[in-house]
Amino acid sequence: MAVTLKDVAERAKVSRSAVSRTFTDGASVSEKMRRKVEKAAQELGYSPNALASSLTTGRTKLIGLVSNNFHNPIFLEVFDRFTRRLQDKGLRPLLVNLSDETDPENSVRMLRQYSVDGVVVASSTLPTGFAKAFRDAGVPVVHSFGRASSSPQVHVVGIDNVESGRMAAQTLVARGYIEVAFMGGPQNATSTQDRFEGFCAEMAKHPDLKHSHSFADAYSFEAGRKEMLRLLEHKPAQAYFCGDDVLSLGALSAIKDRGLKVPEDIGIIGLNDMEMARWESNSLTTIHQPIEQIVNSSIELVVAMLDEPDRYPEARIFPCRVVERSTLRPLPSS
Amino acid sequence: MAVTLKDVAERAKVSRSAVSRTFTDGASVSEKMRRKVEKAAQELGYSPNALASSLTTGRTKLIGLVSNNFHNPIFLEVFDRFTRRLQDKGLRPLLVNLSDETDPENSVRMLRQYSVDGVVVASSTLPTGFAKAFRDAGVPVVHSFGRASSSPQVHVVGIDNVESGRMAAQTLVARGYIEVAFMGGPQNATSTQDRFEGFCAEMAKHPDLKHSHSFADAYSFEAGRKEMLRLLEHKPAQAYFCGDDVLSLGALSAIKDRGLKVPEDIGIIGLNDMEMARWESNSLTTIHQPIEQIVNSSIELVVAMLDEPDRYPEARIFPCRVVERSTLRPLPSS
DNA sequence: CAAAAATTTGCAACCGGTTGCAAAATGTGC
DNA sequence: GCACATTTTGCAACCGGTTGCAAATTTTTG
Repeated sequence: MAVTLKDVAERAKVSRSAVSRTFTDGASVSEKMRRKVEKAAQELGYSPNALASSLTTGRTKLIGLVSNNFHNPIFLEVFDRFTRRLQDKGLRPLLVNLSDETDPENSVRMLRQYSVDGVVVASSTLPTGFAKAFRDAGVPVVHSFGRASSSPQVHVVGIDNVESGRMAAQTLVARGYIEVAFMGGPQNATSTQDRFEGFCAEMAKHPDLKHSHSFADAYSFEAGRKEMLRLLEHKPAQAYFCGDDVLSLGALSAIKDRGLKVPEDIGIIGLNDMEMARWESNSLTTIHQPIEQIVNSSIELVVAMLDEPDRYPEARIFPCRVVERSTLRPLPSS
Repeated sequence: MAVTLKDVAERAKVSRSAVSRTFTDGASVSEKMRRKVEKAAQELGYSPNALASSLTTGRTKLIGLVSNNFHNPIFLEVFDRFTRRLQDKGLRPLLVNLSDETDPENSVRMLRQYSVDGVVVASSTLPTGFAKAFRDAGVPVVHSFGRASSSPQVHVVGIDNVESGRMAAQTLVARGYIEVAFMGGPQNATSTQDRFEGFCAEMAKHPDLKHSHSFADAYSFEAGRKEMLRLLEHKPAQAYFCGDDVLSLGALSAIKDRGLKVPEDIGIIGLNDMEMARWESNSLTTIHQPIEQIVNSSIELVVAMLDEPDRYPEARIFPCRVVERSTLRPLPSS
């Protein structure tokens, strides 16, 4: 069925090497030869088999894209960015869905079988050790949206979650809220832990203010709604820092159902700044996470590792910023 | 770096074929041999190179997943389902993002270079001819969410969009709306055209009722909002069938901004029944599209084509159903 | 227990490419 | 035009596996 190198060589009456060389840039081929080969290739509709060549070159241009966040809308943006950027660089994403049951060991094995050149683990909820399994298997790996660390074991690209928790607290304090709260995502996610830590650290500077905390079961609308409904049964705080935007939307839904007004009765600040936060019906005040930079930088890093496999693990941390919308009361004009 | 067949063969002191056979099911190997080989493989940490073997077997177990819908949240659900299901069948999704600029020819070539076993084109907005390019290149292809046709050129799995348009119209009529309208997605999408056709066909049966139509620029929140804001400047209809759920949410946002009530002042029915439609803050009445069946059936079909490449093109159409929520007035109790 | 049948094993060629090396072709200087 | 340097080309081995075939081994049968 498929046209091979050999077919082209025969038709052009040249050696197989000659054909191979015309399709390899940087190889030594005369103009005359190149034209002859290209003509034959054209006529036969030949295009080289990337996998066969990977066998000798050791490069497949396949990048494993591993994630477990197939229910958080922000990840559609993440996948969009990753796939586009990889394509631009001539790389192909091999997608791995790690949702619930799937065994990590398994994906490592599988991605090795397909000899991916590198792996990007895109998740804020996977344990830090997960990406390490790839590194241990000798596969270049970058953990995107992973935990910032001053001595990372693998390359990490993302935000400083501690800092973002601090930023959220500062934002609430600056707006004059007296009783604030942290409503986190799943408690075992490092992102939740770090945001909580930062939040507490900042609040510790304001002993006169009250703060409390609780956790939702997942980074999801339903979980956020459920948790906020629970909170509203007792005396709620004046403002909440929710674990992420989708949790915030769930919380908002609960608040409005109870007939309360945002931001008058309760304030909300989220994290991520996903497209939906911008929708006029939500208009969520949130902390912007620079997805584009994170994605681009992750890819840059994994590409760099191809040439330099033992590159010293590095943490690339991008700053966040507060995006003012309509779910927090304005700054006192003072 | 990597452990190869040869290494295992040497360590186990057997031929390379023997090793190959222990890792190929259905091959003739004695228990004794298998144990010897497996022991050596274990010790060396060997796992076979899937791409090398694809060279001789002609199967890569790679499936191209091609889409251009990286901004519609429903597609996160679609990707989730596709990746899980493919993984369950031992197949790997190679994701291709066709957003805007990317040239279709290009992706065909690329997917051929990676010798994918088959391709799933998941999109309701791509032209019918797109998937054909794969078929013409001899690659098994299924167009998911494609246009239903009684004489399809490639395998199509999806819903009957004409019928769903009809169903929407019926639903509106049954609820006693006198002036109804179709607010479609992009006019060049086949799904839009077909839904419109069905809508009109049904309305033609009710010459006493008024109906009108218009189109949004994209299947997106912003486009739906913009179009509805425009419609609200003149006298709007009593109820709208919006092209899909995300358009509906945009429309709802516009309606509420204008201080109108849903469903009292204006009714909305969407299409897709994405997770977000279920969110209490939206509670969108919509037509459920059976994503799970469509995905599973698409994969089933593409797998079937592996063994039977010239299988006669088939259209698999799944029925939709209306999901009652809160954006249409109730049925008259009559 | 020997002969026939069935099973297991290894050899060697092949899948579709790449690449080091030496031979052939082309270009340069005098 | 000749000797030498440079570029282009083909040969053949290799990448990591699979597989048809025949030889070797084991099992069955009389």
